[in-house]
Amino acid sequence: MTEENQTKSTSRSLPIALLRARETVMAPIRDMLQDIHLTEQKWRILRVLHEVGEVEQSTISKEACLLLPSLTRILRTMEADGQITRRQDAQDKRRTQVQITDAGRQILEANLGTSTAIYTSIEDQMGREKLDQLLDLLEELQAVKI
Amino acid sequence: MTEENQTKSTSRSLPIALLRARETVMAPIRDMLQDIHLTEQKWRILRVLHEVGEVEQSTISKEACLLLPSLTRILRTMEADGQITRRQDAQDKRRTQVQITDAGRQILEANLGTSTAIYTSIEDQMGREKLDQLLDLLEELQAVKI
DNA sequence: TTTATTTAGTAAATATGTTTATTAAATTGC
DNA sequence: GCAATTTAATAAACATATTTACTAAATAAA
Repeated sequence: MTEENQTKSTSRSLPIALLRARETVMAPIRDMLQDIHLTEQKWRILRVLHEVGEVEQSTISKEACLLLPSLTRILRTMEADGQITRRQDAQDKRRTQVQITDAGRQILEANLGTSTAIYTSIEDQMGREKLDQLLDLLEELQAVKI
Repeated sequence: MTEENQTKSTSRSLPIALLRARETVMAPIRDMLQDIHLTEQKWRILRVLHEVGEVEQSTISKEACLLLPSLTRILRTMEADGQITRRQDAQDKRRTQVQITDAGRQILEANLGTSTAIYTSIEDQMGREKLDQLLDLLEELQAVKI
């Protein structure tokens, strides 16, 4: 016992556990996204835009967990690809309002089924209660002030 | 109700919830790491090496959730900075055995206290039971086959 | 007002992420 | 024993992440 490692095992390290769990869930979703030539980040952006409607970039940044500099570049290509539109806010000219296009919505809706199926598969294996419990705990963790 | 959005709210999307929760936990750790000029990835590598001793790169890749090509580059700079050593495996010459150095261990040990304090702060706010429950659920999720 | 500060977004530089291809060594099948 | 396959690691190319710096617009302070 004298040589015992005093560090918390990485499997009980919260950041690493969150990362590993996410890798498990994302692996099949990444497969799906690769088929439709969409990155994980662009998928998150489409989902957020679909959910909240027209919003400024800072809001997307918070909701999709992307820093603004990354978002600037990604939105530039998404606009060129016709998945989103951008317009300057009339009231506050610093702001840029972003909206999903019909084409963007089509991509999203064409693939939500696959996304749901993956979730259902996880639900089948872990059980709905545990999964709900996990989501509750994650929401609670997000709200913690450190 | 006719215009209701049928998509699962992103706050109940498992991948996004995992990402947001991780951002919450990582924010203060990133502050700590910035002070010691260490990236999040290098910190994970040091923790894994400290935990498992001398290992080959593929193992680090799995444990620290880093793809091998990223790992190759990161270990190159960590070796140059004297935080790790690498040597070819005598039995299997394809393998590279990696080990943490005393300097690497010092960096780790000098900062584990801060890392622990952050964890304790989360524990205080969420409660130990809930946090243990969360870690259990995350471990279970990692084991799911999709 | 005029200045100082804050906020939204972009630019640039460097590090890492991700995919595909490649090399070298080990293993398998025959 | 040898060809085919698999495995460990690296290389290269491009996308994203992260930090710092910057611009322009809005707001606060004086």
